[in-house]
Amino acid sequence: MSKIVNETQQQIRQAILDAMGKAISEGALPAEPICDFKIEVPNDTANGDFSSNVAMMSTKAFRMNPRKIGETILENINLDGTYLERCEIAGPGFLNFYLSPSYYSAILKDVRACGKDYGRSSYGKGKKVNVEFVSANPTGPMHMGNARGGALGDCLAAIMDYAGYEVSREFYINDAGNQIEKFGLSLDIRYQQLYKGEDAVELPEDSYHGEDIKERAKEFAEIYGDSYLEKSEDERRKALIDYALPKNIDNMKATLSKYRIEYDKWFNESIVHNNGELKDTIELLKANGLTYEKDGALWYKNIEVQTKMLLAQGKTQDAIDKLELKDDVLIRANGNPTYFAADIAYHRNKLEVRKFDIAIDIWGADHHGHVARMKSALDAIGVDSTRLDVILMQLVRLTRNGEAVRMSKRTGKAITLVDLLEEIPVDASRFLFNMREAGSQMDFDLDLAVEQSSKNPVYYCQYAHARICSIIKKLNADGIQIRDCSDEELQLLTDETEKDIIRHLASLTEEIVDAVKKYDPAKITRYTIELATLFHKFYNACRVVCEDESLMQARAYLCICVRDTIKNILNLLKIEAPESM
RNA sequence: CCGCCCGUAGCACAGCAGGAUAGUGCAGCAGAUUCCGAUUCUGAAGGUCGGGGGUUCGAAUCCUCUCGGGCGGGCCA
Repeated sequence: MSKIVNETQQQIRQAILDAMGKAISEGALPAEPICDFKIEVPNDTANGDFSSNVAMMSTKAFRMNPRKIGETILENINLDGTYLERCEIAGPGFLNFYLSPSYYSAILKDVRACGKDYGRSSYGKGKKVNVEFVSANPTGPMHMGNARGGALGDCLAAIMDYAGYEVSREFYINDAGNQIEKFGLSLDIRYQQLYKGEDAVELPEDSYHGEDIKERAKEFAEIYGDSYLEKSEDERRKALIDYALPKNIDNMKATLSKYRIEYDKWFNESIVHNNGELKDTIELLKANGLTYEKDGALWYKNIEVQTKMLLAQGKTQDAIDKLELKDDVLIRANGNPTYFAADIAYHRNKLEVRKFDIAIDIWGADHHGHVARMKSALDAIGVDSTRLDVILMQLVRLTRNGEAVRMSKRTGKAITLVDLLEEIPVDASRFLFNMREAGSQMDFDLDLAVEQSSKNPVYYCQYAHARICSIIKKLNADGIQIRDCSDEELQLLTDETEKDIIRHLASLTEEIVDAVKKYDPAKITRYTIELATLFHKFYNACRVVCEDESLMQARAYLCICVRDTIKNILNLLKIEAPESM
């Protein structure tokens, strides 16, 4: 919370407590313990700048009606020396507090004093957090879900950094296991088809049918010719994978970089396969007696562990039975570990080996079935599963000309992230994909998204910024020296539109913390739109250039606060804040 | 069948550790520029918060049942 806002809330709380204490000692209120109460910002400023529900909360303890309690507090309250001007009682018994002019000037001074750091806080207390997002399969191109996940993850990481966490962005590369074999097989067949014709060798239904596979095979053929047709299948597939996989990964890096996403760490799944951590993890499960063998495979006792967790959460055995929990395979009958096994080892690596305090994964909602068993497995190896938070993101549905566009990696006809970035400016993509909370389904209208018009909220925000820059330029051009302002001068900003802006500026820090708590960067894009709206309203209601020199300076001061805040937030989200457009 | 997510104005969405008259944008209607950027602003209109029950001073918000949409329940990832 901003320093000033925090101070103000504490002043209110203290004033209420003092008033109640006084009333109790004078016998106006019964000598009962004072119960917990809230201080919040009402939706409608007609109900004050801050309000408290203390009177309603106290009805039971005091056995008095809330209105009477409120009046008693009001009679005893003293607001001298605070940022509050007055207090009123309203409705069922709300105590509504009104800010004094000193509050408004203090907020503006604080915005300027903090500069680029305005909005930062130490809420996260320097905790190490790992945000893993996108983590697309390197076997094919990235799709629109990755576009949303990328914008969401990167911006979440950014606001967490702002809220005082030590953030690391991570991409998990699935470079091992089944899908890599399938990748090799698909490449192999495309390669053979180049020489033998499409009908000679058939591509199985469940392999990768994308155009990119054909391309990689073709590129490979351009380098090595048909020489690998002679070689063994294993050797040929390995060579194809060794060529195509790094190429795909490089492409992903380049594309994400264009999307302004830079990872701190690209983590290869193969690492835990090769460095013994996967084996250690399985040994740990074995040692804890949570595995068994069946049908030649090694199984994890998910039912047992998860039942224990659910019972601890207060679920009944009946309810748990209805879930029809299942055990999961760790090592297949063919000796290969499953994705699940590797994933346990990977999360153990994040939380135990690399000692992150919190791991956040952003997954498509279609993976939600994986969450419970992942957490159960972490508990099973002695890692507190509450340190893992999974954000399930509803998949994006594309529409074009009002019709849904299918996005399947298999058909090879999906609109890729590369396509998207060619069509839509990065600023707009990053902003638009952060307009909705992760959990809500999202229709992405390609026609509208491609449209570079004022309908696009990002332009609306950027325009507000450019407009302010233009005003400042105009003042300078007129030979007006913008200077610092005294508190008294800033207190000339009494228009409702001016006060609205200042109150909104005051809420930034809390807004960011709230967005972090809810893992919802969309709150910040909405905050920015609101700030731009409030500025445009002010612009239409008040003129910066005016007769009163002090008022003009105060308004210029306000403009600079808004300009800098918009720029800070946009830059935080890695979106440009142009000075003209 | 079981589970998770979603259902708020014509459309897209906020609001959800209970609070005051349910908000914002777009579309549509009526207006505003001799003046700092009209990519802007002002106003009116638009609602059984999917539906029924419950909890209480108070429910869009919590519980329960129900209806509709999305997704999942692989020795796939």
